Formats: sequence, structure tokens, C-alpha cells
Amino acid sequence: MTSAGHKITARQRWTPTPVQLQILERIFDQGTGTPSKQKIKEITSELSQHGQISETNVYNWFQNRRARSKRKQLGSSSNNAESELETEVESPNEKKTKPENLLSGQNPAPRAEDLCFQNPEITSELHFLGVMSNPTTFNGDEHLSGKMGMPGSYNIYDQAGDYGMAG
Amino acid sequence: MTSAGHKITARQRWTPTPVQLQILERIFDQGTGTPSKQKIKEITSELSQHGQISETNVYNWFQNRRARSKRKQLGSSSNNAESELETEVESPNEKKTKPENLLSGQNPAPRAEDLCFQNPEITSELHFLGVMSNPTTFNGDEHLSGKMGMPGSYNIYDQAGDYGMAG
DNA sequence: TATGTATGAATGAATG
DNA sequence: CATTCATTCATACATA
Repeated sequence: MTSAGHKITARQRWTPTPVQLQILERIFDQGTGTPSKQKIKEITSELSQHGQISETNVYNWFQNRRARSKRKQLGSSSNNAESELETEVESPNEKKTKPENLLSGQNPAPRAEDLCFQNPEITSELHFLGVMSNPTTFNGDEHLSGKMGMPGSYNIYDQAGDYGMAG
Repeated sequence: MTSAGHKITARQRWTPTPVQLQILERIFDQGTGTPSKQKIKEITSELSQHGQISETNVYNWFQNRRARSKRKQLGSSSNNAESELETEVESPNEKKTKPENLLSGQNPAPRAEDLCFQNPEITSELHFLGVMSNPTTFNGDEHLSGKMGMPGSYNIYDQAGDYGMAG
């Protein structure tokens, strides 16, 4: 822990408290995507009671939320090589004690396709499937954070349907 | 942690194989800088042949690569700027694991406010806004002036008077 | 085993 | 509103 100097440097970045998040999500879920400024003010007012927050934060939050909401899109193009049900959990016993540049820069990696993911011995106890939901009884919105495809998993996208890129 | 001390962590990070890395670096080095969505798909397609991977991963990789690249260059010309690591978060109480999706909601024991950059007095009173949906409301008001109002610190970037809404 | 470093992923903010 | 940048966190991974 180092107990380094705990600078009072507050985050430049606003961090919504769970309570604020709850409220925001609630409002967002209620519909009307981006609330008007008037609404923003009201929301900010309410949220400010739970912590520091500004109208800009609220606005940004909604904007980001909206953008992120687009997840579950990005239909696979015609060409998409996936669906590999390979549980290639061979035996990456190879320690390959990487000195310091084995995984950096070009490296004649010998048959590296096998050691893509760290030895997943979890295949045995891979029962939990994101059931970590908390019984918070809050509005079941739509935010779902999938992850990247794992050997044995199925999820594909998570961040947003489209990460962007100009066409 | 040997006895059922496992968390429901099902979020293993995608680990690019040396081969994938090589391809990615090659593309990145080619100057394609920000590959378009289509490009991402192609790359993902190609890389998926070498191991599990998703477009999101590719996208993130490029994003991180660029950011990291920029960061690397810093601290040479003018001012020095090291200390990239270091979690200088004061951590008033605890902040090791980020629950992210975990919400407290109206939990009888709400004590998560300590996550924000400020330290609320924890009034812990769920007022549950009265900012309900406001029918027929477009933004037509004047600009909104609401920065963040950091207690003691101000935002380094100018966020403009309004967050850029209706023009 | 514990710690440090490297890197992918999440999110808030900026920009166009 | 769409896209990209910047910052932070969590986790993999190498090392002591």
C-alpha cells in the first residue's frame, strides 16, 4: 500500500454515487432520452443532494448513456469468422518465462495460438454466468455489460454496439 | 482464497496472442491509425483465426495503443511527467474492488457513497426525486451553465458555458 | 506467497 | 447526436 501521501486531490472526474446512478438510471429508463435543460437542472438539483454534481455531468451522463445504449447492434457483417466452440484447453504448461520482451514487439512466438488465454482450469467451475446481479429492485434498465468472447463464452460486445469510427 | 474464496469473477481479460499482437502492431504501425469499423471487422476476422477475439477487443486495443503511445512520449521534451502508475486515490475508506454494476438502491445499509470523490455526510435518505418525466418538454431554454464545482479544485478543461445542446 | 508492472476494459468528458 | 480522447480501475502476468 505504501501509504503514500494521500493527496487531497479529488478526482477531476465526477464519479456518480450509487444513489445518483440509481436516480439517473431511473430517469433515463423513464423514457425521453435526453431531457431538456429544464429537466437537467431539476435532476441536477436532486442529485446534488446526494453528492457533488453539475448539470454538465448530468447531461454528459445522459449522452453517454444513450450512446452506450446502442449496444446490441453492429450486426455481424457478411464476413465474420467466429462461433468457434473450441475449448482448446490443452496444456500450456510452458512457462516461457518471458524475460521482458517476449510479449512485446515481434516475437517468433512458437505456436502461440494455444496459449491465448491463461490456462482456464475454470472449465470445471464455470457455473456462474454473470448472476452477480444485486437484488436492488431498481428499474431493470438495459445496460448490460457483456465482455469479450471467452473460450466457452458467447458474449461478444460490451462497450457499445458501435465503438465509433467514422464511416 | 483456496476454499471457495473465489469471486464470481467471470471477467477474464482478453489476452492477445503473440500472433494477434503482431498483426495488430503491424496494422497500427502501418499508419492506419484509427481503423474504421469495417477495418475493425476485418481485423477481428483475421485475428479470430488465431484465437478468440471480438471487435471490441480490437477497438480497445487500438485505443489503448494510441493513448499509451502518446503517454510514452510525454516526459521528454518539456516537463517531466512520470508516475504513470500510482493510485493516488486517497481512499477514505475502501475502494479496492469496483462493484460497477452493483447498486445499492434502497438498501437498508447504504454505505457506498464513499466511492465518490467527495465525502457526503451520508444523509442516506432516499428522496427519490420528483423529477419525474415531464411530458412535452423540449429544450428551448437558454444555455446551461453548470460546470462541476469541484470543492477546492476546478476543472482544468473548460467545459464551455453550455454542454452544447440544441443549437 | 506477495508485490510490482503491463495492459485491457469501463466510463466520463471533449470534439465535431 | 456520433465519434474519439483521456483517466481510472481491474486483472493478467512476471518477478522477488
